[in-house]
Amino acid sequence: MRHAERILKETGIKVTPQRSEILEILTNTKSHPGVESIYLQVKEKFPSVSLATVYKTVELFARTGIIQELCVTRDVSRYDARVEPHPHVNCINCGKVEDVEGLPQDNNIEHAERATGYRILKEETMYFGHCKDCRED
Amino acid sequence: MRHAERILKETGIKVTPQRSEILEILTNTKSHPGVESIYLQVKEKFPSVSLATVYKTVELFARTGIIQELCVTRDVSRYDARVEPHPHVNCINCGKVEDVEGLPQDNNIEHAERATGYRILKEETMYFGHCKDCRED
DNA sequence: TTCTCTGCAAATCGTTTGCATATAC
DNA sequence: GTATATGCAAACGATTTGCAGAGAA
Repeated sequence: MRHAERILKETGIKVTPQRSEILEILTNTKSHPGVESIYLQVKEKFPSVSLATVYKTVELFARTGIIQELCVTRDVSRYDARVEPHPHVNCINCGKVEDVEGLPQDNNIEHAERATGYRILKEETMYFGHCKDCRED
Repeated sequence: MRHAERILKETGIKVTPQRSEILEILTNTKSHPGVESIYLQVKEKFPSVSLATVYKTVELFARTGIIQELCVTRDVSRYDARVEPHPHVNCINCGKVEDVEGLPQDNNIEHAERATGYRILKEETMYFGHCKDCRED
């Protein structure tokens, strides 16, 4: 049984081939793909898959916490199967999203809770700039 | 001359009543409003203002750096006239966005640049949780 | 068998665009 | 006077929804 399938079972989500495939794709990439990109990849194995299914699936996965949704720009959401908190970088030229390795998300949640009165559940840090390929210096 | 008008002149942006009003609104609020909310407020003084003008204006302001765009959820962008880096909290129940006071944005830009090879221009940290009114504990 | 998921197409909604008119400088 | 901004309506594109048929348990 595939890794993804086991996670779905453990989470109590009904297993379907499309769901396994989507989770498998997200688990095996570091590219933080958006829905369109996931859709195109699923399509290679399941040519009749619909965009709506991909939308419903990533929404379900994000809601149950097995993936996280990253809000990068207003036009597209990106998804990440690495759910432990970690910062990201986004290239404002080519749109790429990558993990920042070796930089623990600074844990200021308690401080932020005290300062705001919120009950805080998660933190997300995004760095914006130009990637190696898009830098001009 | 109003505060907003002076900033527009200094930035080299042509001054119009709508632009002054929009910048004035953003300068005088801590609510990090979205376009729809700004539009409704401008409409009180300029009933014939159009949504398109508000969109064009906040895009211009963000591009020239006199305001910043916050990516909170996939559905709406929010705008902030406080442009120096500072973290935000978002209530995942009511959607409110607030500043986190007294918590300097931890400056890991150099580290992130080294770890990723990016030339980083800005950093944004968002905490997600439930605000005072939406907490249930 | 029963309940849920999938795929399709249409609907939605935030945002953008083209263009004629009005306005800032 | 000239270049640019406004307001309108139509276009766009990502996402959501409703529903009939298919598939998982």
